[in-house]
Amino acid sequence: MQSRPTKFTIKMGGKVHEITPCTNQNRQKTIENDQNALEGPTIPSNNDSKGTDHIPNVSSSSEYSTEDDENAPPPYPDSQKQMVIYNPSSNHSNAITSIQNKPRSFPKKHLDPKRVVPEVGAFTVQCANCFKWRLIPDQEKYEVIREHITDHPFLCATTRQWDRHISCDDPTDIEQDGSRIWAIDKPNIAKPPPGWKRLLRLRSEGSSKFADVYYASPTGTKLRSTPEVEKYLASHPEHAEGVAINRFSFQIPKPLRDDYVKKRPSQNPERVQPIAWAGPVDNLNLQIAEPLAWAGPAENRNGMPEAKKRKYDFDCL
DNA sequence: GCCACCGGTGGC
DNA sequence: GCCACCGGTGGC
Repeated sequence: MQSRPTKFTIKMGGKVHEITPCTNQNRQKTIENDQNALEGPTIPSNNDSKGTDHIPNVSSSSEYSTEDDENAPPPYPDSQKQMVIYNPSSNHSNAITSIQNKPRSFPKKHLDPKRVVPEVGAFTVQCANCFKWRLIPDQEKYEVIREHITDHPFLCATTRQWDRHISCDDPTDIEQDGSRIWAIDKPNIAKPPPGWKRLLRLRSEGSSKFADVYYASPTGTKLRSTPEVEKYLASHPEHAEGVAINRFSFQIPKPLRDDYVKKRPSQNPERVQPIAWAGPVDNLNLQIAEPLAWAGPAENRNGMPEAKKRKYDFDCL
């Protein structure tokens, strides 16, 4: 039986709130301006029910028609498209995050100009009553909704909290067309403690992971795991008071397209190619193309050169 | 040297 | 297969 669709819609507005495009310098600037970014775009009132007209940076590209061809090529790589994260959770409460795939300079170490790092463009949650997607004006509101999504399902009427008078009779704010990339967010993630900020960094298509989560501490330190947070709190007791470790979650959204993330190559022992010879020394002449190396414990190397880590300068397919 | 981004892997 | 965690590395 198919799970019931999500009921919340949140939009992260025209400003990129947490992921800054292009350069590290810009990234830093964005972090500094996070608070301003959180103000988000102006959400249309009910006298203009076509909310999507007000979605900043939403691509109008119709290059891939979901109506005509469900097997159409995926909506990326296309630097003009957007990414949307949504959260159809199994417990009938689904938060959505919309992410735009805005043009952005690719990391130079990946010499592939087609490689684009997407950015969060909007948060969206589905109404529990009408199932329409509603854009949420800023990340903070989204985080509040997400935290309590199970106990307090989102309704169109919830938008009145931010003076957006909309009802289930109004058209959906955003469609799941081919112009965006959608990903499932995790429900009930606690809102970051005061002074902390939860950062979601999306990776480019074909990476081994979809995204990374960081927590920016009150002092600006970025922490990327629970042990790092614990260590920080231990060394900064002035910022640890009342901060429970269970309020930190490093769960990342899951892309709706399961081929966005590179699959881990299956291990087939029959096709493994030796890169080092670890046999008896008297068989050294069996080595042909690769320099001999010992991959075992150093104390057993018997004078053989130590195996070096292989360096890849190409993308694995 | 710092940091953003990425890959890899052990544990489940 | 997923996830938490962390090491590597190239650009700045």
